[in-house]
Amino acid sequence: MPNLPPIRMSALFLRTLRDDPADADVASHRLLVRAGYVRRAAPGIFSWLPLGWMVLRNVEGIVREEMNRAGFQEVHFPALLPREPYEATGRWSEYGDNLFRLQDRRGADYLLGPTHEEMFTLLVKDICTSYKDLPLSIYQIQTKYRDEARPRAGLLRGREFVMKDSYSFDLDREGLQASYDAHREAYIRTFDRLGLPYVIVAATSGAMGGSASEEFLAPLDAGEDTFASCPACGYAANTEAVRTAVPGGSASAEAGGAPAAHAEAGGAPAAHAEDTPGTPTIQTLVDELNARVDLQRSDRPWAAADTLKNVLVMLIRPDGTTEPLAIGLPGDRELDLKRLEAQVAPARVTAFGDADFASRPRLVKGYIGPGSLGQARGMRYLVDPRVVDGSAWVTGADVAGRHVIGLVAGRDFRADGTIDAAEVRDGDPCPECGAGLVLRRGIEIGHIFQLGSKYAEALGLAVAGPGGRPVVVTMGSYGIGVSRAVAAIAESTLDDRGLCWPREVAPADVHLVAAGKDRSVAEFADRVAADLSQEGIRVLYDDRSDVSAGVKFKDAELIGVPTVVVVGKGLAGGVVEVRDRPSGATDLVPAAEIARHLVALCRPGLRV
RNA sequence: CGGGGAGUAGCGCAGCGGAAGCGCACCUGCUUUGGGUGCAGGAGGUCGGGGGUUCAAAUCCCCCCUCCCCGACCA
Repeated sequence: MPNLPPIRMSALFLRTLRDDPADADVASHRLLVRAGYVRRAAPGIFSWLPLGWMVLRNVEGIVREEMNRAGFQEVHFPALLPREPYEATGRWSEYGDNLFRLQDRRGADYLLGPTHEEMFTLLVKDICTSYKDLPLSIYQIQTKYRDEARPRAGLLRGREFVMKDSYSFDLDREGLQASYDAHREAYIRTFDRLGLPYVIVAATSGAMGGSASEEFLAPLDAGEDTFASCPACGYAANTEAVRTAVPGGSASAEAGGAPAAHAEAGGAPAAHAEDTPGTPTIQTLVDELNARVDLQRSDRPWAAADTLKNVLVMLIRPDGTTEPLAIGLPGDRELDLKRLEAQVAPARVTAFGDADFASRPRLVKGYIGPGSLGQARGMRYLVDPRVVDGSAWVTGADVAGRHVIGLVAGRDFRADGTIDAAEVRDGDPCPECGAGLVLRRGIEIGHIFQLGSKYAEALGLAVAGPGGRPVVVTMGSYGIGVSRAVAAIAESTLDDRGLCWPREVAPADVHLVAAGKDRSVAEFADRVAADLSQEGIRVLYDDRSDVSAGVKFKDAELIGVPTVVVVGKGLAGGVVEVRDRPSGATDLVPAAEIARHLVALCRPGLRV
């Protein structure tokens, strides 16, 4: 049995804080600093103290074990990388300001790796020449660098962070699917072991490129992602990837929101333009419609959802060129910029500026209608999927102070296509089953991508196929935010007294407190510490002689080791207290049996 | 990128033209010893950085950096 020396708090490089740090808003950040796990070194960059480093290494260890178990092989790349491979795939420019760039003494460009698709692809190209070398999955656990616009929430979004990234290499789509599934399984095992709650949601691939992708989100309010899930059928997707339920034959499919009463094309009256002075916004338009006796609907008042709002944006492609884009959506919906960016990636989106309007006099701000939009008029026009053929709308007449009423999609105008970029709202219909979606926040702890051949093609990765002819390799990439997982675990387990680690990731199995000045207490606690060490139990031993029992109890709760053992006033009666940190429940255990008792309690979490 | 708030001892904060302070933490001594003991003494500061105004700047002005919150399109 390995002998793990106890960590003696009298000598531990640690200082706990009584007050919350003022700059920490998120609970996990607050407590990780207060309990002496991490300290901020620079914006979004953290130093790890002994306790924090132990937790990080434990999480790493679990991730590594599960990757190895799945048959993936560990490698290690530099963080400091040359420019060329990233130039070849276009990401030197695509990554924009998020890339940390630097130069060597000769002026050659380097970068600090934000992720390593290029390097892995090139290494495999170097080593693998035949289809017999595939399939292959390799991974690393490594420090990544991204110059985030706004680092926040401590470890949750840093500029330097630890990530496990894997890459799979296969001959064909079926192979990729198998590798993808293997990673999915390995991730499920990993997050189960880490004690993290998670939801697997459909995701967009963003700047990474590729097709299918899913995210593992820990459903916690501190997260930055919003996802929708369906309580009826289990559909779950990041809001960026939620498919809009298309209004179909049944009116009930629209239960979630928009009025279903759009006219059917057949009997709809002809569209007519009306003067609607002073109605540049949806609200003023709806008010005007309802105020006008001659325009009133027979069935119900006009609603924002009856109007078609046309929003203009400017796309900026990675090469710097721009393209104006018009998006038509129901007036009660806002355009979700994140969803839009996910749809148009790798292009970025900026607002349509005054100069852009000035150069297109045909566009009347506040009264833009389909009549001035569309590919034929020099501006691509995409509409929300709710704008189905046959639906009638009130929309701009391209003249100041005028709107068209009863404009029917498919009959009176035609868009260049549809786009899923409107905001998703709680209660919107599920695209699979129509039930109301539930929106929640989540922390992205893992992300798996089917990349396809994007990187292999850009970097020339092909192997000889069974017939001798070269076959371009198809790839997947898979990430786990290791340092982020530390924060997510903290976030999901903490309580009002402090941190509360699951045993496998905790810095110790047992937090042993010697409470009281009596020499017998210290002697007995020393022996318990030694006995447990002998058994391979990890012990954090509060042997401080100059600290009161109350301080030790508070520190133990703050630090969050799962089992707290108190050797103190009970010792005279032959008992020691064993407290469960999460529940606070206390057992009195005969002193003579304490070591055996604790070994039995901790064995499941025992690790070399 | 925009708006708001903030940056003073390790942490939390006060001071806002005229000697840099308080609480916690730290050091010394005593006290206390099961829920952040009490008393006394002590150490610790380029007042975020730079520039300016002034006899005098933590304090007023300008620029920059950093942190927190909200926002980012709303036609």
